[in-house]
Amino acid sequence: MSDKSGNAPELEATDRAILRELARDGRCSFTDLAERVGLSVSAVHQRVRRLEQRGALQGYAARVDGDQIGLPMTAFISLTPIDPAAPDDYPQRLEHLPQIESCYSVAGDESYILQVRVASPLGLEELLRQIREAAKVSTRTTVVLSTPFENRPPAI
Amino acid sequence: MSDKSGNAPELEATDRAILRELARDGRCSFTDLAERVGLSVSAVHQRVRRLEQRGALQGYAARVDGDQIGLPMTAFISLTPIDPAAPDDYPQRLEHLPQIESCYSVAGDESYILQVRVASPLGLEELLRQIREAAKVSTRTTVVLSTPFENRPPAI
DNA sequence: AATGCCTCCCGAACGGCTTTCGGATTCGCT
DNA sequence: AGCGAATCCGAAAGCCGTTCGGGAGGCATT
Repeated sequence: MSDKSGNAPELEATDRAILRELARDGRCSFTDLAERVGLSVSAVHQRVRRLEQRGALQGYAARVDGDQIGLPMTAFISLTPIDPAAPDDYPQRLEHLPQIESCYSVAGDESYILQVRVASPLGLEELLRQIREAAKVSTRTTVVLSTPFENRPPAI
Repeated sequence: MSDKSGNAPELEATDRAILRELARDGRCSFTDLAERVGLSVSAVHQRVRRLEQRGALQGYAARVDGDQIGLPMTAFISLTPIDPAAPDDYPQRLEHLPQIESCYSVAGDESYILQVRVASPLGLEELLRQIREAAKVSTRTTVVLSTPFENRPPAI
């Protein structure tokens, strides 16, 4: 155990370098990866496997252009429970809606913020109806006009 | 040209299947991919290359656990320009800050919404200072308490 | 109807890559 | 000193990525 804090599972420099590279290029080959972090291929392979089963590497995804798959519209939807005494199971009530990409529980006036992706204003209207019905919440929607940049790799 | 609308570049069913699989598993091998979409390896390879240079496939990224890389805190920051007459170059003024993962231009009271990732409340405070200084904006911050789900693959 | 062009598909082949294994090294602990 | 755990490396086997040539189908022109 090299963890000083005893709470947050810290990571070593080499592991961080691996995560940095894979966050930038998720399809990077093990051979390239090994070269970039200065290790043998088999050592890198072993570390990646460990990072995966440790949960530090949660998966790999292609970034696809929303416009080209017919989902050009993005919005943020803030949720406020109608019945403050209702049990807080909103994520479970909403996860079946595939238009909802992300769900965050937040501090502030509202309880949750959803990030959604739809085909059109009509699609957004229909989604709002489904959200209100499924979760018994009132909603406040902020429509995204453009996305200067998105999902940049974190500075590891 | 199979595009009926003449504006939005629509995609074919096979290409959509490829994008769906790669959005779910960005490191999927071409062999597996070919099997899943019912094509030969070389045909899939050709289509993926075309999707990449067409911009439908914008890249590949590993999803990493923010907690384990020392960035356990997420927040949304809404921006309002201080000088309404100032030129709108906020994204360029902010892109050098690596803590900012995403930047959205939005409709509504505020002009932009940023999604950021920091190590601690002190890190957030310092980032807010940098944002206000770099972009001459006032900020409103919503701290994320937990993330029930995030960045789910879209329903293609 | 035939020709040529374009697009898309496939199979083969080569080189590179992934994955696993055994063994060497280091480090910490008894 | 001796032992165990962790980590590294190199080698080997098989699988995979990448490219190439060629064939099938659609479409327009002749």
